[in-house]
Amino acid sequence: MPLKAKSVKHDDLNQNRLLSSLPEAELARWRAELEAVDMPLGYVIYESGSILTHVYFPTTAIVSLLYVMENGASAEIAVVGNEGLVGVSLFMGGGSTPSRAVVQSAGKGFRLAASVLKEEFERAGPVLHLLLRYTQALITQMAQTAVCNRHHSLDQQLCRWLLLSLDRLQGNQLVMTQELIANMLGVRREGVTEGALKLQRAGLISYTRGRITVLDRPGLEERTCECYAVVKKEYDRLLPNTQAS
Amino acid sequence: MPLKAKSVKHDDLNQNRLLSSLPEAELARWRAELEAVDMPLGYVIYESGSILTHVYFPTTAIVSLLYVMENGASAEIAVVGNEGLVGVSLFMGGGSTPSRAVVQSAGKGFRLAASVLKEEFERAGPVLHLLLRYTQALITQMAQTAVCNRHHSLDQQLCRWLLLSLDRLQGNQLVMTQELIANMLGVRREGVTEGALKLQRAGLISYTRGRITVLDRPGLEERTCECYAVVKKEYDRLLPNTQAS
DNA sequence: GCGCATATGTTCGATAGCGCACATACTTCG
DNA sequence: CGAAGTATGTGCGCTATCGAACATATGCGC
Repeated sequence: MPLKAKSVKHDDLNQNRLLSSLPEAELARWRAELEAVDMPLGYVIYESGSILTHVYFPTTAIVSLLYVMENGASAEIAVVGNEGLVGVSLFMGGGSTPSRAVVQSAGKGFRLAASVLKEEFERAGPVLHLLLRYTQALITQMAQTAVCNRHHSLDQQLCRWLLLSLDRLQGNQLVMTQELIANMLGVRREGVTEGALKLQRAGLISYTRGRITVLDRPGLEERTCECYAVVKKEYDRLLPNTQAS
Repeated sequence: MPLKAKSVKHDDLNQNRLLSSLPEAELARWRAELEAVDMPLGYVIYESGSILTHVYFPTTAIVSLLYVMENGASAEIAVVGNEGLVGVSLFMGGGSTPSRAVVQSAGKGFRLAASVLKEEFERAGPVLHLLLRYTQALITQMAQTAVCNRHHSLDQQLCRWLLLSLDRLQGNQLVMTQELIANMLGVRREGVTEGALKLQRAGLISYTRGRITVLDRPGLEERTCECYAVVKKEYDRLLPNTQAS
């Protein structure tokens, strides 16, 4: 197991918004079971088709759900940060999915064994409803990704991607090469370079070798397509305590 | 209300695979509540953001979930036929979604009032688990749509679309203009014309004015991308009684 | 503080799909 | 039967993105 389990510091749980919005009574049952984990860049949380053993609640990490095609090309389906959880198929019933979950931005999180989650789920209480609402938000993100892939320019999608990532990070800096961004978006690395150059020249971001700093967030929002706002709004609606930056 | 409610013929319920796979005990509670409805071509089951009052179980109809952009362009997110249900946001908790549900192929179905569904859902019994497994299959379809939109050619996507529709129909004929297909795929009508021409010349389909007959299904499967098989396989895995054609 | 691995920048031809304009063909209805 | 409406076919220039090849720059490790 490449992830180091640590003793759980009480306060850390609040760094994940799903955990922090659980009623105290429900959370109490989980406190002893939640395991703090490091989530290093590139770590594969689950592979296409593999049976999940845990769900992960990122706190400072960001995770990409992506599909890898037979020819090796890939495309991001959705991104999960401290607003959510990785592994919805565990409680949705399938236990696996055709996609892969990879840590896109290193950080920490918590994980919970499948059995504990399922047990809680069967109580059909507030936890079930919270997780399902989160899943609906995730569905919206996936749907909008499909739309965006169909209709919007690489430049717009790059802005959307930066904003979605930024919402899930503290600070305004992303540690991320253009090559990796290209993999996520399913485009050429050169395309990302060109897009990033335009944004840098416009003064919206600055970057050097795998380190992107967002200088003008409203500027990015102006350049992106409607997809970003649609997703953001739906997360806010479904998960009211989500006060994303 | 543009849909005609009719008395429910017992046997018809089995035409929807979700309904037909409910345990008899559970179904008994619904039998009096299920309302048979006509679902004419183009009928909008729900609009972006509108609060759902019913879920729909298509029997012979096919429904597209699509997102309509600010500029009027659209893209299909997923398709639902007699294997599933329209309106998962009702039990997922949001009560609405940013997408629209439109009848893509006229037919019939059943609907159930939101209150009845929610009540059943709260029992946390087999119905809940069945609906969630279906939702996971739907998620896979959406994710794969995103991937397909990113990476595959119009020709491949057309084949995928035809196959997905065919799986949800009896017979091998689709009543569907190329213009409508283009709206679903989010491409130009001319593009669909060219794709359809190639398929016709290859002897895989034949068509005249809004009536497409599939002549060589395996041929279509050869031409489509992996996305079709991924989705099909996942539906079969999650909904074992799905014996799609 | 040098060198190497890797990240980013630039160019060029190829191509899929777009937007538009318009030709043709089928079908329904008066 | 003839006209109108709608579905399908075709051509043309345009643009975004691709694929590949290569140039340059940066920063880490020894």
